[in-house]
Amino acid sequence: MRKKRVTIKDIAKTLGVSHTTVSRALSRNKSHMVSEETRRRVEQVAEEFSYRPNLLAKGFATGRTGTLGLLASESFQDQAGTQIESFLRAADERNYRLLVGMSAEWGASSTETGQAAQMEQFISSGIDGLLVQTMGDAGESERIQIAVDDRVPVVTFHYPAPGFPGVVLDYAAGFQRATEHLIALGHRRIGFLGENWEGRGHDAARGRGYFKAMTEHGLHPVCLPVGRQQTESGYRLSREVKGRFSALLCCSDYTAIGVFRGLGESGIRVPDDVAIVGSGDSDVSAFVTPALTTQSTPTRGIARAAMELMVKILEGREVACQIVLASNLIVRESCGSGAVDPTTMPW
Amino acid sequence: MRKKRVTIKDIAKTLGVSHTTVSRALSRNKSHMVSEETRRRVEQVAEEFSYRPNLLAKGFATGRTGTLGLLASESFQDQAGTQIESFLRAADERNYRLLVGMSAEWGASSTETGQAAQMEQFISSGIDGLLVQTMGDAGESERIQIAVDDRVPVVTFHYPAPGFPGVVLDYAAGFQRATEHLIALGHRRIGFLGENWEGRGHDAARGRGYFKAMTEHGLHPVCLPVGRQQTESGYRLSREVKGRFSALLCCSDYTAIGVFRGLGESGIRVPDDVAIVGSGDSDVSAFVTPALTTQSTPTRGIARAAMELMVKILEGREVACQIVLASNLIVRESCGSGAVDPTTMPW
DNA sequence: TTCGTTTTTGCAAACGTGTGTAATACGCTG
DNA sequence: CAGCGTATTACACACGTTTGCAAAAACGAA
Repeated sequence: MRKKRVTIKDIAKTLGVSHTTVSRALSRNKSHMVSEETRRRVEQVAEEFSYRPNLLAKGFATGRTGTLGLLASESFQDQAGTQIESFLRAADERNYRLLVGMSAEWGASSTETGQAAQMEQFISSGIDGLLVQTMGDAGESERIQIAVDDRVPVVTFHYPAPGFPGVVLDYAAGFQRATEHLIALGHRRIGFLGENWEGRGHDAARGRGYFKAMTEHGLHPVCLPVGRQQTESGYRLSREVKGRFSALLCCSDYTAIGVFRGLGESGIRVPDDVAIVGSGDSDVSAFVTPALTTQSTPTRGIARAAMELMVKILEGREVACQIVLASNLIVRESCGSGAVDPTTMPW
Repeated sequence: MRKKRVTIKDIAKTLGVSHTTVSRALSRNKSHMVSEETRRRVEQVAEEFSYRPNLLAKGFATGRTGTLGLLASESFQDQAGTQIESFLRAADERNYRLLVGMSAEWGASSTETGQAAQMEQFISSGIDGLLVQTMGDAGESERIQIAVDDRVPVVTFHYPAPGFPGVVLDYAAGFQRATEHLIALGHRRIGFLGENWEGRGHDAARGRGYFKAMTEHGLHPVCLPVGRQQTESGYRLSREVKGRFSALLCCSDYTAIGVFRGLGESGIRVPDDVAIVGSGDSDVSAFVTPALTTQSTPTRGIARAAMELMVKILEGREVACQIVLASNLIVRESCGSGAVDPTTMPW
C-alpha cells in the first residue's frame, strides 16, 4: 500500500491547473507571473498535502543542487572534526547542504577510498562546488584539476594550491612571529621540531618562518626531525634537549605534549628550564599543565572565508583569489612570558 | 565554448548503438545481457571520453542515490567532530556518501536551521536512509517520525528512541559500574554532578545508574546540578565539595576539568583528597593532570554498528532492533586506583 | 465594438539514466 | 522449410521539475 510521494502534478490535478503553474507558483518565478489568488491556493494545497519538492529532479532539471562537496583531510589530526563542524555551520548559514568526505592520501588503508576517487564520486553527484582541504602534498594540483576540468568550481583551504582560488594560513609568518617572541624573551638557543625541514607541506612553511627569524637575529637554526607519531616523537626527542636548548618550537601541539612528558620525567621544568611553543591550538592545548602557548589555527575563520569565497565564485562576483589568514600566537603558560591572556583559557 | 558533459548517448553515438545498450553494458545488468564484445568496446570508449555517470539522473531514475543523511547533534560537545569522522569512515567502507548536518535543537541561533528543517531538506535530497543522533529531548520522536512517514529508513544512535531501530549506549550501566568502582576503592560519600537528576536525556540515564549503585550499597545519593557551561559549573561547584565528598562522578569530562581547577586553587589534591571520574573520554581527558578516569564513549563502535544496521535494513535483512553498546570505564589517574592501563594513555 | 497591451496560463520539450516490451538475428530441432 | 528458443539489441516511456514559446484571458483605450 506504499503510497507514492506527492508531486506538483498531484497538486495541479486537485486544483485543476497545469503542473507548470504549480511549479511557477512555488518557485516564485520572476519572468512568468502567477496571480496572487492562484499562488495562495497552490501554497495552501501544498501545505495540506505536506508536499516536499524532489530536489533530485529539481537539480537534474536546473543543474543546481544547493549542495557543496567538502573534502577534508584526515592528516589534519584532531582538528579534522572541528574543521568539518565549522564548515557545517558556515554552509548552513548560507543555506547550502554539505556532502562530506575525509581522505588520507598517505597511508590510506585498503578499504578507504583515496581523495581522487572520492572527488570523482562527488563530481558525479552533481555538487555546485567543491571545497578541498589542501595539505601541499605531491599530486595535489593534478587531483584538483580533475574537478576544474569538469567545470566544478573549486575553493581550496589551508595550504596554498597555486593556480586555484583558496584560503590559506600564513604558517611561515606565524612561526616567524613565534620565534621572535621567544627571542624577545631572551632565548638564544631555540630548536625547531617538525616533520621535515625544508621542502613542501605545513611543517616546511613553519620552518621557513623560524629560519628567517633566527638568521635575521644572527642565531643558528637547528631542526630535530619528528616522525608520524608526533606525541611519541616528542617524547623521544626530549632527551636531546638537555643543556642544548632553552626553547623549543613544535610544529604540533602533540609533539609539544610528548616533550612535556619526557622533560617531566627528566626533572626538567617547563617553562622554568625550557620554554615550549606548540602549533594548532588543539582542544587539548589549554588543558595540559602548564597550558600550552601555541600558534593558532582559526578553523572557524577558514571555513567562513572559504564559504564566502565559494559563494562569490558561484555568483560570478569573483574569479580567483588567494585569501591569506594570519596565524596568531596564543600566549599561555608554557613559555613563561608571564602575561597570559585570560580569554585564551577555557575557564 | 563550454563543452557539455559526456553522457551515455555520446558513447552510444560513437559506437553506433543505442544508449540502452551502453547503459546495460556499464551497469552490468543481469536480466538483459550484452555481448562480451560490445561491453568491451563500450568500456573502452567510456574510459577514453573519461565518462562520469550523472548520479543525479541515476538516482532520479532508480530512486537510489547511494547517499545517506547524517544528522549529528551539536550538543554532543567536542565529540561531534569525532563522531562525524567515525561515520565518514564507516560510510566509506561500505561505499556510501554522506550528507552531513549538525543541529542544535536547543538554543539554536536564528541563522542555524533546526533539526526538523534540516531533516526535511535531507529527505527531499533523495537520501537512501537517515542516521540520526538522538539526545532524548522532547519532540525527538515526532521529528524522526517525519522521515519514517516519508518512507526513509531511519537508524538512530546514541540515546534510546523508542520505536525506532538504533544503536544505544548504556549510560546507566556504565555509571553504575563507575560508582561501584569508587565504592570498591573505599569511598562512601560520592557526589553526582550532572545537568538534571531525574528525567530524560543522557545525564538522567547516568544518574539512574549512580542512584542504583548507591542505594544498593546503602549509601545516600546526592546530585549537584550542572548548568550549560560545564567547565564553569564544575569550577563553581568545586567549592561545595570540601569535607562533604570523597569522590565525584561528573557527567562530562569538562565538568571534571572545571572541578580540577577549582579544587587546585583551594589546595585540595586529586586524587589524594578527592577522587574524580568524568564521562565522554574526550580528547582532552588523557592530557590533563592527573589524567582523567572516565566513562568511555565508543564513537567508532557506534558509527560502525549504526552503519551496519542501516545497511541491513536497506537490504531488507533486518526490520528493527536496538543494539545496546556497553560503556566502559577507562581507569587513569584521577581516582587513584593505582593501576592505570597504559593503553589508555596517548604515550 | 475592436484593437493593443499586459497578465496569466498551458503545452511540450528537455535534463540523463533505467527498464519493460518488442524486434531482430541466429541456431537448432523436427 | 516451418517452428521455436535464446542471445542480443532497439524503441519508447518513465522519473519530477523547469522553461521557452505560444495561447488564452483580462483589461484599458479608442
